[in-house]
Amino acid sequence: MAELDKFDYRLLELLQENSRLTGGALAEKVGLSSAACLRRVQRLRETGVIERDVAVVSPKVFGKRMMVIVLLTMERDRPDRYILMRDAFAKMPEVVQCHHVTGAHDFVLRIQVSDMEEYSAFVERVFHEPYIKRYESLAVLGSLK
Amino acid sequence: MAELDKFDYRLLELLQENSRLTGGALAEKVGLSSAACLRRVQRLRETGVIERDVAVVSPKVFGKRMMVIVLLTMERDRPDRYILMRDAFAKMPEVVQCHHVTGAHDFVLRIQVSDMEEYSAFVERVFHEPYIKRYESLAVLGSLK
DNA sequence: CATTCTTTGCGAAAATCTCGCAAGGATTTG
DNA sequence: CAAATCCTTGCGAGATTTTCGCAAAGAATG
Repeated sequence: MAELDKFDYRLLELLQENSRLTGGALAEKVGLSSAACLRRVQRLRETGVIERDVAVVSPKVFGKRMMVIVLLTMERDRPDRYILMRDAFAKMPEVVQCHHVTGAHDFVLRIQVSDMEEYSAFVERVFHEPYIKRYESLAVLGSLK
Repeated sequence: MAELDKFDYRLLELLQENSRLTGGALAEKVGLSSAACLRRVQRLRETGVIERDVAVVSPKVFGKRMMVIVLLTMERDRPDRYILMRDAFAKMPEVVQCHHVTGAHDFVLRIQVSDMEEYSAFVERVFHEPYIKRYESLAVLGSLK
């Protein structure tokens, strides 16, 4: 994609907040015509600047009321495990986010479950493996964004 | 909101993946008419089951290529600081996520910046405060989801 | 089994998006 | 510096999508 100008940035900013804004609403806020806005947004999507559009569903409704952040440390002797782990995490519905990080830990996971029982079972199933050296669970009390 | 049935769950599932599916496309996938699907989706939005719709913008294109996870520990003598901190974080564009957690740390932040220089400046500005006892920065090498 | 409440599909009307076109700027080229 | 080229704009028509009223089909209630 070519360069993005200030109009594009403004559009991205707005759509990141609310992707359902209509061409008219965008036009009003950025100072272009509706058609121009929509054309630009279309282009942003085609070129991959906007990767996708998603609905944010309240976790409560889904019954997943408990969130835990896990700091995971693996044994250092098997670096190939990293990719396997990553792929395994990708498939687990409880894992809503997975970051491979530098430093004392290897992964930071964000886990979403119904209750402590479910979390407990998850830990048992996933973390009690020989190549996992240590894991630290941080229960989330509240979140922003 | 009343109870959600299997149609609602299916719709949520689909819209979480792609919120731009049209009524017709939804209809085809869930086996209801276009109007029925749209009515249900409308209701899911009104009742807050769908909290919002957002465009996912490629961080690279946005020039925010660096992601850092920060484990933050505050001094224990001022619990009221928590709320202030939280609100402060909410306003910072670098902070894309903020979780208040139990355990040794108080907050887990996800920070998105352009480069090390910007991160460095952010740390200087935000974390070098007397009520912040310790912070640990984990640079993100790669992520899922 | 009648009543009431809810949800459906249909179809018309409203809103929104897409696209071709001519015009206005910006950039390049000679 | 002007001509040529390229890019983006606003407009407006046409296509697509969403909203909404309505009658009917299902469920739930008593």
